[in-house]
Amino acid sequence: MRISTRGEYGVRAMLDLALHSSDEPVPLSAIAARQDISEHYLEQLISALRKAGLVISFRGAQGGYQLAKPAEEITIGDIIRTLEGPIAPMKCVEDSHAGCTQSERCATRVLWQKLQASIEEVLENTTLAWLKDKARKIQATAANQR
Amino acid sequence: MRISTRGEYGVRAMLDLALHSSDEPVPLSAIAARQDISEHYLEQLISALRKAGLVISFRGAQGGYQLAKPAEEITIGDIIRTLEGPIAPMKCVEDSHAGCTQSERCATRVLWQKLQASIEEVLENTTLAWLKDKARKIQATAANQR
DNA sequence: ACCAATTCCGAGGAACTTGGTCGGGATTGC
DNA sequence: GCAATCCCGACCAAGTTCCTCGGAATTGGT
Repeated sequence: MRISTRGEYGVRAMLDLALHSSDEPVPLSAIAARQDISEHYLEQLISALRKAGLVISFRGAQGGYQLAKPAEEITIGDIIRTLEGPIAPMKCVEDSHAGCTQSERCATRVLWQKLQASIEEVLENTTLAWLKDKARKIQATAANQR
Repeated sequence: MRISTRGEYGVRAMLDLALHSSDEPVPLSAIAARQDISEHYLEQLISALRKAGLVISFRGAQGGYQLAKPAEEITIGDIIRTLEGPIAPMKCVEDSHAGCTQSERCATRVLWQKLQASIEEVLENTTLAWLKDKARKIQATAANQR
């Protein structure tokens, strides 16, 4: 019942992009250094995010990455689904896999569907903008305490 | 983001016990056959459930297993936690692991905590009795359609 | 007293997943 | 032309999952 580092690093990288965005693209090396993630590994992840249309890339010198859409329009669910596959706690609820033969199994399927709905509700309704705002606020209170 | 077969089989086995209980204990072989689960594998799982106080066992001939408590008092969360470990989508929210150094990471931590709360809400508020009832109802409607 | 049914226990192992590394090619600003 | 940077595919070590196997201990029925 864990989200792997793919999802974790992916969310961190996207938040990093949201926080450090300007007109100039952010090179992978900068994200990797700030987030303390292996550059080569992060490359694989961000490549998937690019193919999913969540970030855009600029090649060559002074190149890098930017969010493909405003942070308000990117949900955590988008990121997790891209990097971890379908959000489903069990194979049998992955898509509209119908048809249980046993009534007992159908009953447990209803349970897993409830669980899936609850997970999706959080992940689809939390945007990168919310996370960015949260990070800013935490940073502000930490600064006040100093 | 998947529940492994340990959790899946565990819930199925507990539901099986809830449905086929009487004064006589149910032998492992019967559960394994009905649920189509490897007997040796299921043995490991039910052993953990016993140690967690969710089932009781009777050794020797005519032995077997029974629920240790009424189905109303056993939650799916109890079963999953026993077989899969703490319900936490991320290490950093496993218990009261405090202290993020980076404000950005703290922000993602809040996210994972929201997710964890949502998952727990479902698993802790769903009892084996609910599942049993669901299975009975599904069975009834299936019988009507015949 | 014995036997069959059954739980209990620990070791082992194949297949898959995770979390990377490595090397090199393609593109582009300066 | 050169340095920075993205792009791509192959590879690999360690861990996890999902079991299997063999045997010891317990107990009801005969």
